Amino acid sequence: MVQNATAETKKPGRRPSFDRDSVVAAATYVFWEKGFAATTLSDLEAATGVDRSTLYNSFDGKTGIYRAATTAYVSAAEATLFQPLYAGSKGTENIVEFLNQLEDNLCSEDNPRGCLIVNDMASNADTAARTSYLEKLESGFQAALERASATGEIDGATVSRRIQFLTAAILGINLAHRESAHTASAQGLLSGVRDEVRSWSVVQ
Amino acid sequence: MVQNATAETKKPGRRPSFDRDSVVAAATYVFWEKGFAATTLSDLEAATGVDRSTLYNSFDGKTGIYRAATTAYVSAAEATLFQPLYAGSKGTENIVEFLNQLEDNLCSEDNPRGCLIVNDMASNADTAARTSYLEKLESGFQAALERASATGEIDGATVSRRIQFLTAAILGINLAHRESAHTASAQGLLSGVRDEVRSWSVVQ
DNA sequence: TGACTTCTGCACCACCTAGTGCAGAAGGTT
DNA sequence: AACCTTCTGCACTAGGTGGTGCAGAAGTCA
Repeated sequence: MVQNATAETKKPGRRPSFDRDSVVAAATYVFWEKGFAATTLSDLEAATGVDRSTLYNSFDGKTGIYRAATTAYVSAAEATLFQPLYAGSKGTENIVEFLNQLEDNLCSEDNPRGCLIVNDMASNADTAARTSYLEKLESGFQAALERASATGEIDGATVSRRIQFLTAAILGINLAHRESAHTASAQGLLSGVRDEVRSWSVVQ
Repeated sequence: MVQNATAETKKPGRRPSFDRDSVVAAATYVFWEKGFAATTLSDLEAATGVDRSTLYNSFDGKTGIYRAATTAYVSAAEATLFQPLYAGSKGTENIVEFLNQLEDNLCSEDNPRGCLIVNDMASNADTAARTSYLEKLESGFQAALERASATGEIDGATVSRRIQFLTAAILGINLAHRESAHTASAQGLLSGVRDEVRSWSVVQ
C-alpha cells in the first residue's frame, strides 16, 4: 500500500504544543505593524509564545514565517476583500462595494496601518506575494469593469486605463494609511476615488 | 559688533575634507536604494568615503544624514518635478506634463527604484518629509485642476475628488515601480492615468 | 515496559549594529 | 614661532541580531 489515509496517519513523537494557524496569525500581526526588517525573532517569540528554536524547526527561519504569513494573508484577501470584484454581478457598483470594504478594513480596530503586502512593497522581503497580490487586484478590476462595459454602463474604451488607474490608487491609499498622522487622509483619498468611480457610470 | 558677515567668517581649526552636498547626494542614493533601516553606517562610509565619526560629528548620526537627504530631495522635487503643476498656466495639460516627467525620472538610469520618500513611507523613518511631500503633491494637483476648472476645461465639481484620485495614484505608481520584476508595470499604470486625465478635458 | 521519534526550551554563538573616545593632523590667529 | 580650534581616522564598546546545539520532555508503537 503506497499511500495511507493522509490526514489520519499519526506520526510518532511529541505533539506540537502550538496551533499553527494562531502562530501564523500572531506573527502576521507583528510583521504587519513593524514590517519585515524591523521584526526580530524575539518579537515573534513574544507574540506567539513559541521559542525561536521551535519556530525555526516548524517554519524556515524568519523568512519562512513571513512567507507563511503573506500567503495566508493573500488568500484571505482573495476570499473576502476581492470577492465583490470577482464574484459580483454588477459593474461599478461592485467596485464601490470593494472600496467600502477596504475602508472598513483599514479603519477596523484589529488592523495595523495599511495592507501587509503593500506595506512591505518598498522593502524586498517577499516578491512572490506582492506580484500575486497585484495581479489579483488588477484582474479583479478588469472583471468588474468588463461587466460594466458589457451592460453599457461604461464605455468599453475606458476599461484598460481605468484598471491601471484604480490599481495605482489602491496601492497609494494603502500606503497613505500607513501614515499614522494622516488617518483621515486614507478616507479622503478613498472617498475621492469612490466619487470618481460613481461618475463613470453613464446610466444614472 | 554683534554680527559678522555670515558667510565670510573663517572659523579656526582644520577645514572639513569633504563637500557636504556630495556627501548628502551619495548618502541619498544609498537610502534610496536600500531604505533607511537596511542602510548601515558602514554603507554610508563606503558610499561617501567619510569616516563614521566625521559623519557623526557633521550630521547627527544615521537619522541626521537621512533627514539631510530627504529635505534636499523634497526641495529638489519641488523645484523640478512639481514645477508644471505649480508654475504652469494650463490645466490637465500641465498634469500630463508632470506625469511625463515622472516617467522620465522613474526610468532614468541614475534613479534607484521609485521615489525616496514613497519608498520609505511604509517604515517610520522621517514623517516630516513624507507629510510635506504629500501636501506639496496634493496642492499641486489642486492648483492645476483649479486652473482647468477656471477655464471651463473640466467641471469644477470634479476637482476635489480628482485631487484625491491623482494623489493616491501617484503614490501607487511610485510604489509599484519599486517592484523590480515589474519595471513595465509602472509605465502601464502611468499611461493609464495619463489617458484618464486626458479624457477629463471636455474641450478637445 | 522499552525503543524510537519528534518537539521544546535553555544557553549559547559569531556576527553585525549604531555610536564613542582619543591621539594626532590640519587649519587659523597673534 | 606658540597657541588654540576643528576635523579625521583608528580602535573600541555594549547591545542586539538571526540562527544552533543539545539534553530532556512528550508522544507513538510493539
